[in-house]
Amino acid sequence: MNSFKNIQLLIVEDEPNLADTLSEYLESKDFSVCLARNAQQARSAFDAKGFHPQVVLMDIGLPDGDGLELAREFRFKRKDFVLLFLSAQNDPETKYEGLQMGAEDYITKPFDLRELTLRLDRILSNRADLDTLSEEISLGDLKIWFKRFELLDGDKNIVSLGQKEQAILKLLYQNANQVVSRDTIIDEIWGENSFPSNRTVDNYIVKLRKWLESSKEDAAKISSVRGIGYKFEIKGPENE
Amino acid sequence: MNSFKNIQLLIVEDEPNLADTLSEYLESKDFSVCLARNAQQARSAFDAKGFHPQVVLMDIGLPDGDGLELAREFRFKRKDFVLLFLSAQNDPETKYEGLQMGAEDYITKPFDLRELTLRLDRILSNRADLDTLSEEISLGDLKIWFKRFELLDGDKNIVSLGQKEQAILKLLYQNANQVVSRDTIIDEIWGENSFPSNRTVDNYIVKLRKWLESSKEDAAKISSVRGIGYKFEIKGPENE
DNA sequence: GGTTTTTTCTACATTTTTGTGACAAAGTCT
DNA sequence: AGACTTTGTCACAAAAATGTAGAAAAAACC
Repeated sequence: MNSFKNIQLLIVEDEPNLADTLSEYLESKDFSVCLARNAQQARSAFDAKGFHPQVVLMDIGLPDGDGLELAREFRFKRKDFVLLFLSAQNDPETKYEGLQMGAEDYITKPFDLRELTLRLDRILSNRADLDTLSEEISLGDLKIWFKRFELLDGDKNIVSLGQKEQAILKLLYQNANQVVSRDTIIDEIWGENSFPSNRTVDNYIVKLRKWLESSKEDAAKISSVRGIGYKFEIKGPENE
Repeated sequence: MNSFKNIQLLIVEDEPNLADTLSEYLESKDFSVCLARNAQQARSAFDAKGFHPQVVLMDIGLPDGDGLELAREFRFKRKDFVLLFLSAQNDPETKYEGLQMGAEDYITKPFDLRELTLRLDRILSNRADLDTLSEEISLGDLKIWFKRFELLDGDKNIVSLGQKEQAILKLLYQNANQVVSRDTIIDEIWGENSFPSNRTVDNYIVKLRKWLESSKEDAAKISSVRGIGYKFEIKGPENE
């Protein structure tokens, strides 16, 4: 079984009993838990500085709003969290909607706490990326610290990364040695509803390249694949 | 949504109605489906030559055995498949047991077919390894990486593939050892509304051939079928 | 309010892919 | 063999995608 240490988890659940049980239980499993008892609280918790949940457990029936809507709202702001619905509503439509918006699971109440853990465990082990990125990443003489929004380039300069720069670099890194399409980049970083000019992405690539190319060891580079997008090429154990 | 082409799926389900609906539905989603109506059939299907399911949908209550047990048996033989339980039994113990043995999901009957698809889709996209096309494809001394838009030719050169080159190669590969008509190629790659000159396709074939022909082992070649189109001939276990 | 940083856009240069048509080669048929 | 059809190949033109720089706009920070 995984250790869930350092994984931040947001529970949105109004039923006091379940909320307490859940949060106690998950804390005992070493999650770092934040509990919101309504949509309002959930929103501020989600936006709070210093808290950046990787997992959100969302109840659908909230006193002051609809969990589905709230989840959509969160997804719009960020994509890098795992979403699970917990709900007493068992009708196919709701389930379908929930799963379609990208939830990893939809658990019908009442459920067994152990079942929840197993499901969480499975999900998190399939998505190892969620916590790997927290540490220091070395690529030859380059280093990246996603947590600090910083990067050490080949000339030993510490560069601080802007939000977007970081987001793009991360996306590319997560798909290292694979081609990531422009559309994917835009969808993931800007959201499916914005349409920044095409050159915008290129500009960020230029910036990233400048830093990467200073590497004396050619540790990493971004190559373009015409008509599709970009490929972050790194050596090392990832390759096979 | 993913294309499930080439993914083999074993359904173990005794209830005739559901079994038929399921297998029809999943076939329509491009899975390659095998249906077993009891434990006996399931066993022989699982062991059969030429069938190597990547996904098993297992009913728990079978007329001649216990689905949980059967799944355990399968897991013991092989680990490289995704297991999903479908069951009318909703008691926590069974669910817990099922999930603990490594099932990716446990779906309680009755369920919505669309829900099943969404869940399958999610699981499969998290487990890219199951998708044959995402890995490295070896044809003798040639290698193809569709995800990287690259190919290793017989002279150990890494060739990067253009958009169309890759699209055509992929189409041919997916229909290996079958004739693919020119029209099919044009429809699939260019869309049914464009009408590039016939020479256009040829040109791409020329390029592809150059790379393939460098193979010392004649691992793959594109032969033309006069009046119809092309055939991608490869050796190996894929043939049948 | 002013300053800095980040983000986005525009315009233009550059590169690569893609499509075409002429002609050679090969295959098919009588 | 000769007439006809289909395919292979090549060089070149057209179209599309990308690289780059610099300025405008927006946001964040004092």
